[in-house]
Amino acid sequence: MIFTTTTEYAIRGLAELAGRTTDGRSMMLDDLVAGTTLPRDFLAKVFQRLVKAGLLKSAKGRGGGFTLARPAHEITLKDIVESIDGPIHLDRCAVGLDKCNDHQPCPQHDLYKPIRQRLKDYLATTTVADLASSLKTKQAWMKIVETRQEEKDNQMVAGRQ
Amino acid sequence: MIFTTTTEYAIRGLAELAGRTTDGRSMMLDDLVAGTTLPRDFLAKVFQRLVKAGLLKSAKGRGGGFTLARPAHEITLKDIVESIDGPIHLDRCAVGLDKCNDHQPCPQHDLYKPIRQRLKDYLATTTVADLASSLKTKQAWMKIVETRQEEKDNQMVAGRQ
DNA sequence: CTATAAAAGGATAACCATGTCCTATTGACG
DNA sequence: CGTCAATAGGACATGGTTATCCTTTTATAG
Repeated sequence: MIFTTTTEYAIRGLAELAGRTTDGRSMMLDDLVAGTTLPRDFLAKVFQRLVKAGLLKSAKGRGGGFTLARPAHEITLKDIVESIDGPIHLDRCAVGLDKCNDHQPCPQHDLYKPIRQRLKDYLATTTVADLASSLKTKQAWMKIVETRQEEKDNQMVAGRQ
Repeated sequence: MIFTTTTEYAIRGLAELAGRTTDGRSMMLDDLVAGTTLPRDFLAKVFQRLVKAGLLKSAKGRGGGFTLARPAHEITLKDIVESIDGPIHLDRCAVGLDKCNDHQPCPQHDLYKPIRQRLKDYLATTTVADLASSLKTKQAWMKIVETRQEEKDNQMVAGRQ
């Protein structure tokens, strides 16, 4: 995996938030994690960080919750990763050779460069809106698979009788 | 960075070993780390793992040391990474959506696929022989830089007199 | 004003990666 | 056979990540 567990929670949490709310409506943590495998208390800490980083807004008290601080299509994976892990350090030599960078490259460094560039592009262009959309597609897909499985199960039972 | 510190040490250690020995000669740890920033004791543990994984052979006692278990061009980055971290789990959804793989993809999964494929190719095709070669190129390059810097320094001193 | 409901934040525990040191084992050499 | 020199392996320290729980703060509703 390319993300830490914490970053992954941040990504999934934001994707859920974007996918389940419309036009800047807020959502409580308890509702957000319902039906997911996201750990409520830990995600609370992660969301605190995202609030401080300016990706989320929060409201305390009755009727409170979290809202995206910007439109979903204006929050990139890069924004999320950097909010959690700090500046992305993909520029180091892939192989860990000392003092390798674009000014003092080694052959491995240059070989890895196109991969690194692609990854950077992916992080910079993929937004929370994309993730929410992917999440919905995925959920629809899973539903179809489940239904098919149930049909199969029913046939099995019917066949036995 | 895409590798853990431990994996990076493994990679650098093997690259040093390959670069400093010829035709299957063995080398002691103390010699291998001399002139590098590799941590001797920790690398010893890492090499133990590489021995068990079958990438290295070791010999105890007087005249002992480590040898590559196979020719350097037959040990890939993938071999090293998997020896340390276990099977590579690049196949998971980049964004951590549950149950995502090639059979149950989500849009993000497919978007990430070409990047993942490139990375896999890089890991599978880059060998310890390549790394050793890169290391030598890099060292030669550093030497030139140092020499130029010394020349500059000398001129500075001369200019002041 | 009070009760309630939400996030914020502090304390702490468990775990893993990293790092260090000491002893055990093994093999070569005299 | 005994000594020495190398890796193997055990024990332990440290620090960061992940996780959980409890208290505090803040806002709303009645």
